[in-house]
Amino acid sequence: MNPANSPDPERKRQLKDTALEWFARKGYHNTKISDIVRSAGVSQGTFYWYFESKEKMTLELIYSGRDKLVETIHTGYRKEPGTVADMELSTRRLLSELFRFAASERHLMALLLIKGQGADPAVQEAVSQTWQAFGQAFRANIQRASELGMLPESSGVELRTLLLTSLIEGTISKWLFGPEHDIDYVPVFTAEQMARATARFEFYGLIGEPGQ
Amino acid sequence: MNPANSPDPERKRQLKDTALEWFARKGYHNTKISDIVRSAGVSQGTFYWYFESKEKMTLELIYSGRDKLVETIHTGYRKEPGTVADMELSTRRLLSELFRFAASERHLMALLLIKGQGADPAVQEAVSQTWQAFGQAFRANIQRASELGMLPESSGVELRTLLLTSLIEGTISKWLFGPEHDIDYVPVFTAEQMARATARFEFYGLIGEPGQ
DNA sequence: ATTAACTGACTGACGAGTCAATCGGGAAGG
DNA sequence: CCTTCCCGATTGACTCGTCAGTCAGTTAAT
Repeated sequence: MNPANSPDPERKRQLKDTALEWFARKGYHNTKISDIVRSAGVSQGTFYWYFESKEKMTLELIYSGRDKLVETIHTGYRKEPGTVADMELSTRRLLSELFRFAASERHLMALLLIKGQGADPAVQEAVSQTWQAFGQAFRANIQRASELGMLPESSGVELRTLLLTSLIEGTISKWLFGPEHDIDYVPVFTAEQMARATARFEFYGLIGEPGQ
Repeated sequence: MNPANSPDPERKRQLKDTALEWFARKGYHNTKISDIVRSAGVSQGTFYWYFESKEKMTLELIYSGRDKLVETIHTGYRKEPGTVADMELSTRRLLSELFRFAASERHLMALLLIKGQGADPAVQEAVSQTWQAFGQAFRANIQRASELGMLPESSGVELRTLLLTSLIEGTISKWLFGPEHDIDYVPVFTAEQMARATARFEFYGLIGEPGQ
């Protein structure tokens, strides 16, 4: 019945994509295997031919998502000591990369940011690990800037990292999904607008820098 | 068996408190009624004498929590037009209030910030509503400051509110529960330290204001 | 005697995971 | 070219544990 005799990994990808959408929409526990396979147009047995269990499949989903996320951050990174303005520009580039990635993977982001909690312990753990990896990347950046004497001494690296990652995670979440975490919410700002505003806020706060 | 003949609402409160702790620890779906009643030292039937269902009880929990949260914000509010420095001070007071409230209600905050997602739709909805009410309060503040011409025009009220509430929600979450959402995490900063650092970041960003 | 408060064994639904049976296409053999 | 066999892929009805919710009965205070 298949026009091209579909080999194998295509089906697997399809099941994963379908599952990710259901998870993003309904959450992990509220998504049944029967939902996934019905959407994908296969039988329940097929799911278990491709995956050992619901949990294992979800872990695959999260691990590959984490890798893509971390890779995006590292891609967006350019170390340029320079001035504060340089740092802001550099950060804006990174954030732009990040926001665009998030928009292109909104189901993944929904799972990681919102719906991953309340799942099985192993899944929760994987989600936590992902955000730790995320925080790591930003801590390194702040550490460097701090050592170069570009930031005042008023608060430590830990505290700054906490503030910064809070800002970024929350911003992605609210930008993509709106105040009520609606998966069908349509963002009102572009990734570039968000990157610019967020970088500006990160460095200068609500007041903004005097010039410009 | 009870030393003082407990009337009624004491037991109810006890069940709610026990449930809240379980929810904060394990999440909604991973907490069984049997867990709650075992911890509380009563039988399963008793639970259903006090509450109509697991979901209804959780809604009670969240609604009363939302009310307390919103009340805390309004208590902390003092409208003082004045200068930017006045605004920062005012914000610091509000945040101080808020952080102290969060610390005193960490189980509630865990449910609202982390574990509430992935629960039944009605529970999710209640959690969302809570954060909308939260955002509302801050939007009003920014609106006022904006109209008084205290903030530059660089970004709109919506965007600023998004950035600010992201910062605050995330900060509370990471401060109370650490990077991996550990309910037993012990905060390393005091509420006052957090309020000061957060208010400072809110107004001046990572760079900090020139003076001080 | 009445009733609020409580008990705990039971039920019924639900949903993850299983498994014996089937399908289809390609290689082997005649 | 047809038949046979094999095996990866697929099916869906079934099992089986789990857990929210029930209920007939007990306790103790007024």
